[in-house]
Amino acid sequence: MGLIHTKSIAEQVEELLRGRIRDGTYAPGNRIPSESELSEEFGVSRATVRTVLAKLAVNGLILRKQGDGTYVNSRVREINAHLGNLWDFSRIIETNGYKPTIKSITIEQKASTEKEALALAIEPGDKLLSLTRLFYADDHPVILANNVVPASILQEPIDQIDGQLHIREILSRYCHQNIAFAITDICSVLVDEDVHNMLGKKLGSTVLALQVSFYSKQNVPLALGANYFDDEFLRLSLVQAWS
Amino acid sequence: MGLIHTKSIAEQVEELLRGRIRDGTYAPGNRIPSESELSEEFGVSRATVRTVLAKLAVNGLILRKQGDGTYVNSRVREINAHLGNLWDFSRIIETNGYKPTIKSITIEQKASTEKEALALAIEPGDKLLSLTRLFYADDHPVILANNVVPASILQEPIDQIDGQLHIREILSRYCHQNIAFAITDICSVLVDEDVHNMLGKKLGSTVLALQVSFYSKQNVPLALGANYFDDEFLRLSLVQAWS
DNA sequence: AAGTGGTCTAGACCACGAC
DNA sequence: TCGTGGTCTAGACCACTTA
Repeated sequence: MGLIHTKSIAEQVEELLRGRIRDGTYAPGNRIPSESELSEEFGVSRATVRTVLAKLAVNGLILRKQGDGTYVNSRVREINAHLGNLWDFSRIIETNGYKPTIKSITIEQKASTEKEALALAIEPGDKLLSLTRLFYADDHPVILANNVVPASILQEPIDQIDGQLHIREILSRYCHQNIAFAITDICSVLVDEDVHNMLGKKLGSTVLALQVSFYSKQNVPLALGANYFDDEFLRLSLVQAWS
Repeated sequence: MGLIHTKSIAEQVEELLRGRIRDGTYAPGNRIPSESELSEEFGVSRATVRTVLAKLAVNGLILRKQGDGTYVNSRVREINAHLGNLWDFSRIIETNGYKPTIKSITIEQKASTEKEALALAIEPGDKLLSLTRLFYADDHPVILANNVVPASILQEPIDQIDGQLHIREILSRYCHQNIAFAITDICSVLVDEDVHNMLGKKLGSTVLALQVSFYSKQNVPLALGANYFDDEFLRLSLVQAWS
């Protein structure tokens, strides 16, 4: 069943380079070997090296200077979320300097509200799988996360579900669906009763709400996320970089 | 002085394709011509077409399906911010369905605070150029934006500055500097006196604060932004797409 | 002048989906 | 089986920075 997916050459090169940046072989602010040197070292074409470097540049890890060379961004360590990692809360907690843990609060079936039905293109009242989880940063609750998935696409019994998994994994393992893209709405909201109870934030203070819709390649809505983020405790930062 | 920068073939192809998506020649949900057809039509190599399509895919405009074809994302119209694009408030207002206008409030010199000095790697008290602007959506004030730039990099007299320009343009025209990357912190904040006065939001309600640092390729901090965003009126939505 | 990244080409082969 | 996108190569030439 599980496909053996041999990693592409480009993916392997990317992992090598990311590793060298992470462990300081290529230190912040320093210049890394030229494209030709890298392509020779790895025994791949320069074009392949370039596709990898282009990706790292968009992620803000490296800065490329024509006629000069490629440098490791000296602010790598401050960078915690490129847009692509915006939904990986464990990583965000980690790069803020804490140890992330996930506590599964509820895994249950419920009927969809009108709003949810509209967003998921189903009928109001249709069954949903609802997952509620709490992310901790070193024993301090920081993110309250709820995800809902139409029960109709669920291929496994509900008690089989592992509450520690990323929604991407849940869709892939239990629904045989892959996320092609996601749209996130970012809002600021006042702390309500639920958030007060779970995150321990005072009523009247604020949190960030990240409302996410996940879609398949066929443009079918697969899942929704409603995430409340304690932005006093954790920094949510995005990097935007060019060429 | 202004360099004549002939656009690269890839950039021209990208503009053509973006145009066709925008004007509906390639309609949402429809399939677009294959890579070979496009490369033949434009008289460029397939590799060039592919670099452009890869960029559009990362931005969520198109969805690629191996063995099938490339489709326009049927939700293109909901998308207002992509990977690798700086916040463009006018565009966000536009895609929310309003006509954007910018009102320049103040353009002045001021002394830097300690916080600003730290972020800009200058001395506290050093002179800054400070721009405060208000973005309207159809005559409704929605974003209060402040930008500061060290006066030391300013190459033109302050009264020459066009208060309608994007910070990117201001840095490029008046400071001969280009932004290589930006780091944005996103927080939710309670409405204070200033925001209350400018955006007309009730005290005790919330707004989004987008705090941006802009850097050059040399990792030099070029400017700071502090933006207060009325997220009850405008939707801030981000797209992320995978391969 | 030498070396770097930036652009582009022409062509090969593979993996996958639809027919 | 055929056409699509996915991967990769080898090589050419350009634009730019640095010395």
